Amino acid sequence: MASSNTTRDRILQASLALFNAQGLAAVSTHKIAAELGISPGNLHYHFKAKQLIVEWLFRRFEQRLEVLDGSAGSITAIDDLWLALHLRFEAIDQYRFIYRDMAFLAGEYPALGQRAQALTAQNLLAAQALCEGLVASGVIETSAEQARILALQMVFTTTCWLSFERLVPGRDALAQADPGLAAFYTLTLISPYVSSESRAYLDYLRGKYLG
Amino acid sequence: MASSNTTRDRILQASLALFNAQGLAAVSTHKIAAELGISPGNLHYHFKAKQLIVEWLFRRFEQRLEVLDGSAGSITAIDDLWLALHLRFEAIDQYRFIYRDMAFLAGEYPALGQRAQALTAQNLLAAQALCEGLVASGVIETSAEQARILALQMVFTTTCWLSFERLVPGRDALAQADPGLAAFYTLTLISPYVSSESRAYLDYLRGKYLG
DNA sequence: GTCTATATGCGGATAGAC
DNA sequence: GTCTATCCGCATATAGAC
Repeated sequence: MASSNTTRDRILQASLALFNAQGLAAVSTHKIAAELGISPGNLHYHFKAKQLIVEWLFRRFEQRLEVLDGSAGSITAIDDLWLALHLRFEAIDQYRFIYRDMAFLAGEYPALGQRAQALTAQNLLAAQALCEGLVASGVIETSAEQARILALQMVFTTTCWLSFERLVPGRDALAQADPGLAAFYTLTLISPYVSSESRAYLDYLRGKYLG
Repeated sequence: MASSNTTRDRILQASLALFNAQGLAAVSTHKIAAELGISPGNLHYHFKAKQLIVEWLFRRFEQRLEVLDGSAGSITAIDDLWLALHLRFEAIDQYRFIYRDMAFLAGEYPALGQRAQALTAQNLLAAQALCEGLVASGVIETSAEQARILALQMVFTTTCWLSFERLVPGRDALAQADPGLAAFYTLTLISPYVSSESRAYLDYLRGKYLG
């Protein structure tokens, strides 16, 4: 599976945890090595540069999202959508340093900035297909133009919500995110357009997360 | 006025421009001094630490937003709202490094991270008052609960939109943002709830920004 | 594969002359 | 107020022994 217990893979795991906890900029290669109890020289044997560690983690993140984008076409009901959003927020949360530290990341590693743009483009296409599917299956009722705007808003929300949450007082910045709550907030975007037959599940969620 | 031509103020102006263009992390005090054609020692005479520069810029940003929050109560029509959003996006764009590099900023200067949370709390209160006012003046029709969610979505959008825009391919990352477009996207949040009397202005904007 | 030791450079910050 | 010169610490990256 993904996590063999090689030193190389332990480095990736520890780096991800530290990047998420302390920020990409604040975590040096020394810190990663110290966290694992290995020497900086040993770490350098496995990854010649910090950039390579970030690139591997970024690649894994891309693959996670690409899989989720691929299944966007098969969503034809609100509960399917809620589950899909939930899974997406979980993935983004596991690699939360990527979007949270995006400005720093793109500045330090321009190639990754480019790939982040490409990934967003792909997310947008998947979201548009998703919204068109929701219209086609009668879950929501909107114009084609409005559906495109909805897709953009959904990508915006999934991309930035977890970073914004840290700015809202009352949520501890260090506490882990609640993907369910995030998914609910994303669903409120389509709420005004949901057809009467599909409204029951939305009301159920509203009771769960606003109660 | 705000910008006397003292060296101290020129440092603040150049720092803001460089932070916006290259990112808070990538701009050293040496770079700022070089940009101005002064020595690092001279810069240190005016600001004993980089943190102090950032704090001054942050304070100016706070004041800009606080003024805008203060006038939120007097908004009772869609075109007022559009103007207010426009002004807010302009302010955020002028200090765009703050939200864009927020994760880095909060990590390096925890005190500013706290103040950013407090600022967000204030923005939320203002947005809630705004939405309540829109309901009271008949511009939108929603439940009180829905109005609170709308306020949260509006603060989320104004805070994060300009950072997200850089991820959307087709917009050059270096090109300056379009506050009008951003304001229009924010208005689409309340679009489903706008009463029939107030819809004309929304349709006008839709033609302008989607055409 | 893993270690110790080190080279190199940069950024923040300071001291003291002018 | 402004400069030159410098110290200190950290981070990346490397060299070479085990």
